[in-house]
Amino acid sequence: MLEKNYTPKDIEERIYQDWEESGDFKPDMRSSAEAFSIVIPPPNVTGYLHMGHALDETLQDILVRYNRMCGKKVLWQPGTDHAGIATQMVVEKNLAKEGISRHDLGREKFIETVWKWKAHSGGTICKQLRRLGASCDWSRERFTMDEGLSRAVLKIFVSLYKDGLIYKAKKLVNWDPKLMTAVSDLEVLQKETVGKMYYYKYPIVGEEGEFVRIATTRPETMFGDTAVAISKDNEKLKHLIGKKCKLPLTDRVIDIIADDHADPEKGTGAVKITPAHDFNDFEVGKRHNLEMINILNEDATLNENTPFAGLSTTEARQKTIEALDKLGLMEKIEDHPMVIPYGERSNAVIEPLMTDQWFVDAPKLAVDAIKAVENGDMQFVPKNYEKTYFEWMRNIQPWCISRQLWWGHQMPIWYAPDGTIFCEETEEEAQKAADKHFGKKVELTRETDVLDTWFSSGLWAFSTLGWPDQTEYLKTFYPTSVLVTGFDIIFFWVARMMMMSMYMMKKVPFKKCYIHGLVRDEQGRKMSKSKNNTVDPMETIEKYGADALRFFMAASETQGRDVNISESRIEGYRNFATKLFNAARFCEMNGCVKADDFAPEKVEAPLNRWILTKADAATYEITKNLEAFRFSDAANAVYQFVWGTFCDWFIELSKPVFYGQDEAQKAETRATAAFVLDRILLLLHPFMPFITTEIWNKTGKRNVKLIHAPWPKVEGEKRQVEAIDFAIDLIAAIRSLRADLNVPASAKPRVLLKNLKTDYLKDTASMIKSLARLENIEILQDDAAITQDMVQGVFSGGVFLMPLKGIVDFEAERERLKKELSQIESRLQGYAAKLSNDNFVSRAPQNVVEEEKRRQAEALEQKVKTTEALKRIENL
RNA sequence: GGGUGUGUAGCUCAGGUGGUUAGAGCGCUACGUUCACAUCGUAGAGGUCGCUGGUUCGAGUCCAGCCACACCCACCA
Repeated sequence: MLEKNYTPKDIEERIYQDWEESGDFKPDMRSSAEAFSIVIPPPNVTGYLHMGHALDETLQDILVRYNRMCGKKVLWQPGTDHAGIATQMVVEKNLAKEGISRHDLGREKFIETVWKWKAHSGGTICKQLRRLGASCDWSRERFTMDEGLSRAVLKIFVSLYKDGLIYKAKKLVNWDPKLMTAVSDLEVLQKETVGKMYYYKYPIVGEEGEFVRIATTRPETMFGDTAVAISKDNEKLKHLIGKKCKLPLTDRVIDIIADDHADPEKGTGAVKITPAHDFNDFEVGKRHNLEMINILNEDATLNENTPFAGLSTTEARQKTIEALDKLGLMEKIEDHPMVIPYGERSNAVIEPLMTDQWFVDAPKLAVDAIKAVENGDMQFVPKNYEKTYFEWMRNIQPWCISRQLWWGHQMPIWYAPDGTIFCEETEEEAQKAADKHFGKKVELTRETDVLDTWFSSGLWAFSTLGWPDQTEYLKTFYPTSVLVTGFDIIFFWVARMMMMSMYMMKKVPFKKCYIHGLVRDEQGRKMSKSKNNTVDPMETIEKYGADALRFFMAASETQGRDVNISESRIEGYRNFATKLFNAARFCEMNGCVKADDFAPEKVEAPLNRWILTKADAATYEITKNLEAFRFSDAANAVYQFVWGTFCDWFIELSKPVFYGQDEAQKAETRATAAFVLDRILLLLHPFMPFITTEIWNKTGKRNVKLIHAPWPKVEGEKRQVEAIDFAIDLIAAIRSLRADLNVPASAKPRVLLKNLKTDYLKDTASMIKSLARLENIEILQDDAAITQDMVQGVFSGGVFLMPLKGIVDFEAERERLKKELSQIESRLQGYAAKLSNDNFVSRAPQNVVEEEKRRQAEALEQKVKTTEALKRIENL
């Protein structure tokens, strides 16, 4: 028995618990069925569910549940990410509240504290995923820092190192002075600002009064200048090439060199070269073998290579300008639009800094990763994202993987006292290798850097399945079937997974990659805490239920586009759930219980045959769209079938049957209703798993749980459905006419059908009478019976007449008919224009022409009828 | 500078291969206490499909140009 009211919260929590406790999310490993697998994009272990997750996980759960019902062996592999920088920052912030820094604690104690924090807050997001209904196999939950995954990290690191694909280099890297670590290119955000361009000059050595003029946005870096560059094509300035200039405020003299990096059109045409603090200058420096002078400390204050040691860059900039001005070398300062790099996590200004770092040879790894997409082993959905992927992969730079953090996978690198590097999976092995190398016992020290978080996430598709062990799960579920993620993560994660997997497994990590957009606010703006326009999915679920939120996500997901969150739409889908719930109650109250021996093909009543046909059409539509990842089309098809077809028409049309006397027909209709309701529960389950399960469990005995029930296969049989479509069209036409003429709801007029070409009325008269609120409906036997007060309406099956004397205002009816006539007239003009066009008639396909002629004939007929009707009531 | 998208009803958006009178939800208007549901029902109003050309018998759909807007990548001394 269903409850009187639909209360999502009670239903959803209870049902999820049952699924998880019963092991319903676990694949049946004994089955020989085809495998289907998804690895979850691991959320930050200490994070909270946001709408982006809600979208991502909903889509995955729909695919997982659909494929599970299709009988496949399904694994949805869950887990979380240690999120190096993000997590370390949170913990450091907490410590700061107590006035402690991580350095006070020391590395070991600090890491202990992070683990404690993880234990404390780490379960939240997984609980939230459960609340959403995600049917992951939680018994297999993994964490990027757990023992197994760490082993995978070590193994692949050593392998890459020994293959020469990981190397150490002193290079200019993006340095985050707040976090005091290197970060990758992807972790740097370029922000537009209006800065200043400073113009000043360096005196030429040996030529009194001669200068080379410089333009720069960062005058304080001049202490790191080791040359000035001018293009050899710069007619105005090329005479300076080869000369030397004095670097003011220092005792250094630097060369003026020829380099095409200096664009004659830009700035002054002469560029100060600071190889240790600018990526372009670094390249110039390499070309000309320039000295690289580092002028910054790790916290971005100036160092002792400058006169302003200890000052911040902004303070030093001011001092530098003042000092240059005093020397009479400043020329001017102009406003200048520019882009400044910021750390995506710390929001600190990123400084290019010369440091020792570790790199992955991404350009080499990209080769196979590109090939796998080119040859279709991995397909993006929608396809156009492969362009983004190729674009990036073909221009990929070495990937800086070392981070000067404490929270993360410490690199398996050991140094001998003389600096020789040993890379092994364990300290013992490294020691052994070192001892062998030196022929004696040496003391090793371990590299303190940890790996970029995305290094371990890059292994996620196979490390979670047990690799490096050749587990049953790895064999069964790798490569995974599809990865579902946002476009913002293609470079960070999708590309890295492709590279790591192709390198280690020689197979793609997933056969398809479904890319969705961002979740935005109702007006399409990006959600952010500062704009205060974020919507908390947990609050939404609390208010409307997880089913409503899920359905919203599915219905809004059109390939490639962003999703705008809309409370009114979510509310609408909650209403949809309520509607279904009440429809189920209607069935229940009318004794519609599932009959095991029900055979759809033996059904006789036109209404029942009709709804079965519609159910098959909907099944086909939904299945087709799910297979093609067309989530919104699938969701809309099920919505339309449930509300627009089953509730609005089938249930309404079944009422005269249930309230009537024909017991045989009642029995058949009950069985049909139960069958179709079951079909609805099956089709809707991937989208709304909770309410469908609740109804499934409480309406009749079942020999299978809904979550494992077989997805309906559509048979080809075409049933006769025209009689019901005829009735629906007629009912709608009568209702429309009644509304136009203000026929009171209580009035029960008669209806006469004219020129009826079919005998559909025999089966449908009682339902038409009931739904159109008529006293009677019959076929007009003789035109002589037409009275003046008969108002005429048209519908697809012909013409009907309704005597309305004393009920309506005939002036309104005359107006209506005139309007209708003019509409018919304009349609006729359209048809005539087309059909009199020789080009159309001769070139358009025959069936299109025929169809046009048919419509013309139909409209002509309507014109005649309508004119007659108007004439008839002319004087009333 | 390179790339990718978007512009359709008051709002948010659907409209795989060109072909009925361009759709949905919300909102709006009128009516409705029919015993599944007012978290509902019935009916309705509302659109020069960004602009201009082109291809075609036929263009929201294909092509070109333009105008807006969004995002991504690179760079700007």
